[in-house]
Amino acid sequence: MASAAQIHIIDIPYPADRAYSYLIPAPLENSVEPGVIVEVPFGKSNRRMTGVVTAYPTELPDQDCKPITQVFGDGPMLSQDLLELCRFLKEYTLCTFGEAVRAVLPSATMSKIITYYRVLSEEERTSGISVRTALASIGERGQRVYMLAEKKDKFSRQSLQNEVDFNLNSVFSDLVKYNLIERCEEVKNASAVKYRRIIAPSESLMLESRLDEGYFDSVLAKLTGTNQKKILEAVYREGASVESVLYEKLGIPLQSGKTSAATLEKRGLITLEREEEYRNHFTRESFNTAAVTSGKTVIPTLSDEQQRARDAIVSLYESGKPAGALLHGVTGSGKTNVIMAAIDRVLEDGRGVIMLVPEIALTPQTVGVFMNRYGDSIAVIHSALSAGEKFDAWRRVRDGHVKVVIGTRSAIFAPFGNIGMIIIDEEHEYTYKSDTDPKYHTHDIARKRCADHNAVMVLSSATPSVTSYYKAKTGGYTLIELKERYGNAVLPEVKIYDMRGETSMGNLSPVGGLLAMRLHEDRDAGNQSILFLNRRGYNNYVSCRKCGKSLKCPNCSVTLTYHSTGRVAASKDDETYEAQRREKGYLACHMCGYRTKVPEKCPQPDCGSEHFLFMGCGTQKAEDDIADQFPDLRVLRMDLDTTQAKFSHEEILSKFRAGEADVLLGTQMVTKGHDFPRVATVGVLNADGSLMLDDYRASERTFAMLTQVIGRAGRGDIPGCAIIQTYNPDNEVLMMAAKQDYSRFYEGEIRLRKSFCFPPFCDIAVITLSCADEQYLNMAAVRMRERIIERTEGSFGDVPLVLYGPFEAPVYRVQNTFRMRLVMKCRLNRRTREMLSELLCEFSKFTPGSGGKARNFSKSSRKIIVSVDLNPTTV
DNA sequence: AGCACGCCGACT
DNA sequence: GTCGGCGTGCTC
Repeated sequence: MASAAQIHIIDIPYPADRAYSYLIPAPLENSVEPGVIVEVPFGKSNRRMTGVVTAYPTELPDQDCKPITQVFGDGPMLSQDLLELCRFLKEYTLCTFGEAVRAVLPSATMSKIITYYRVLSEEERTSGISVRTALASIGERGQRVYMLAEKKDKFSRQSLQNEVDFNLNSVFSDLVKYNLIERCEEVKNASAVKYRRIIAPSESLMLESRLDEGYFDSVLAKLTGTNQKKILEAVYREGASVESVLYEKLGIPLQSGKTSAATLEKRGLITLEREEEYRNHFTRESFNTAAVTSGKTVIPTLSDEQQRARDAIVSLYESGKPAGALLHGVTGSGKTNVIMAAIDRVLEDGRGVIMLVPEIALTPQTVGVFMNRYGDSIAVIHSALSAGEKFDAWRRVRDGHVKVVIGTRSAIFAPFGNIGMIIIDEEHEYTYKSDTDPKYHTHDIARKRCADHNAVMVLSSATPSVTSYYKAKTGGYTLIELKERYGNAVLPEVKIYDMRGETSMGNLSPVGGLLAMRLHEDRDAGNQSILFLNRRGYNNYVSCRKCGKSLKCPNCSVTLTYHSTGRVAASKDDETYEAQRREKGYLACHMCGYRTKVPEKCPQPDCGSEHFLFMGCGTQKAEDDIADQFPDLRVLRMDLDTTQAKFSHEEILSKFRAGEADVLLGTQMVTKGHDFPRVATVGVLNADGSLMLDDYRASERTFAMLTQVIGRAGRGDIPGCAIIQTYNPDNEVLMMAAKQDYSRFYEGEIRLRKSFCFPPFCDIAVITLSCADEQYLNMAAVRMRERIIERTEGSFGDVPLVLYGPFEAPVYRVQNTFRMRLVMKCRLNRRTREMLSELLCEFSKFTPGSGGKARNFSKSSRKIIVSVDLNPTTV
């Protein structure tokens, strides 16, 4: 009697995403279990699809079931624990089960099925009728499509659809029916596990030769082959080694080596063992930073305050129950040391640790310090690894070779069997929120995993998010504070510098008088400075001198940024300046990547002026201006444009660390977690940028950012100084950041959040609809509002919410797609999610017919894409 | 999503 | 009358 399994299918639209029952044919019974990846036939035409077994065995349903056709891979890819996590992700973020699986598993663990079509040749065709007759019976459109298809080797339905202006649906089924083309499905297998062989002297050989000194030589003398002698001698003297490496060293071709080794093995002189090979995981050599190479494995002693913090975390851990802690410590208070001391305790029990950092490339020394301390038992997981590297790191964790995983947000899914602690470092960073489906918050996943594993979650930050701090204050987490800087370091002196004076005196340089003075003092004293400017490119906008309109991206509703490709020398002469820029630069859209030359004429229909103003200052321009103003300072620039190449972060940072520059100028990247002992002054060139954002979290972000930058100064023995340049010197957030007064900032902020009802006092759900057709989008958005209201007045009367919108998204048009938004203030619980889920299903089949026939919408532009983002972090 | 089914208008 | 286009609905 055959048994059944519950299977979730990958790559299925949201409304169809549920468990399907499949039969298990007897030969596959032993290889099917929950977590296994399988191939199943699906839909009326039995397309081959990839699925995940979520329950097995289960009862046979009444209806007819199709059988599983194949089991992929070797054993389950998802443990029960990770399967449960996928269910959680689906419910929590309103994604499909398959999207959750893709987030949890490295891509290399899943076999893909690629569907394509191809034209059948006369010989391959099985139907009796000839091509000619078949073509004659399928009509003119079918013939046209056949001609197009004939020119191609393989093709997708979509690619042909794009070449003709009529619907291919019926034409395609005819072509298949008449056996003119066929649908092919190719299984692209998951990466095979690589093996290597370890060659070692046999125990008996070693034993005998220990008993009898001449034994080895006599054995060697009996061997005939020179290769055999070479191999045995090397193995005897040097012990075990990787087979292929050994042969290379001895200059023996792989095949003859293997033959010789086989003989040696038969005689019982050596052993050959198969071992899984892991692609170059991070090692001290490959992660070649100053932090690693200079660091000895010295475990720093903890100060009294740090020791108390460590003990507090450890006692939570030792309680054996799930718990959360917020480690709030000023910059430079040695949070990492406290965390590592706590990790040591967890490792004593042999349990796994996940240490999350906001961005691997920016925190090399954290990785370095961990590597020095934990050596080979760590794995580094982040998005810049190749598919193979990710897969291998994942397997090392699953197979128990790793005790500590350090990585970015996706590392939260590390397949540990037993987690003891999860640390989220710099917990306020927005990178912990995923911005693609599933749009999860790393904190929520960490909480869930800690609950499942009886583990402790530690959030760490100098500037905790208001929500996390509120939870700590109200008892959700244990609050642990570090108030002193570690060692000799003291918090830098902070000055707010009013830039209004500079501008009125005609100084257009991005560096004001006070900062200019400090830069030179630092250089003369052999110290260094960091300058922070939160805008890349050269000029952030270019406007017409006549009509005043700025140049916009043709695909998006944002202004274009001017980037220079060569040095633009300062010149008082506007004409020369403008000519230089035309020649040495281009305009770029930071939303879609569109690039163009500066146009000859203003594109406004009734303008056409040939002259433009280049306004606003980005890092590129600041670099040029500083070079003009201070030719004697050596400046390094670090922003998205100078760090495109792999490891270029590393290069810039180590150059600066080695003292090859006086000033490090850059965007966000210069603010995060670096420890440069020689930096005395930190300058914020324009603190106003982020204050203007129209978002309830703007103050929080500004405060965190300024605190981070300020914290870069005075980390060694030199007293530090931070200068914040602004046009709003009276701004409260700036002043509190200058005083490094987190608790006052928090008190003010939480009061505001409460009175205006923002998180943590409510949840926010943002529903975004996007569509290429603007009018159709509008209609759908209005309908969405109606359907929400209908529900809250009817079946979801128990769901309290305040609905805003629809209104245009902050960037209304991106890549020629328009986007409308609705915002809900609500309580995110099961019922609210249920309602959102219903809306997603309803709108996934939203078509013009259901909205009214007032307008004929073009076919391709009709599709409405709905996405729901729960408590988003970015606008 | 992707595919088949089935209902309507334009044609022999 | 029939063909073929396009909307509708289901997927174990």
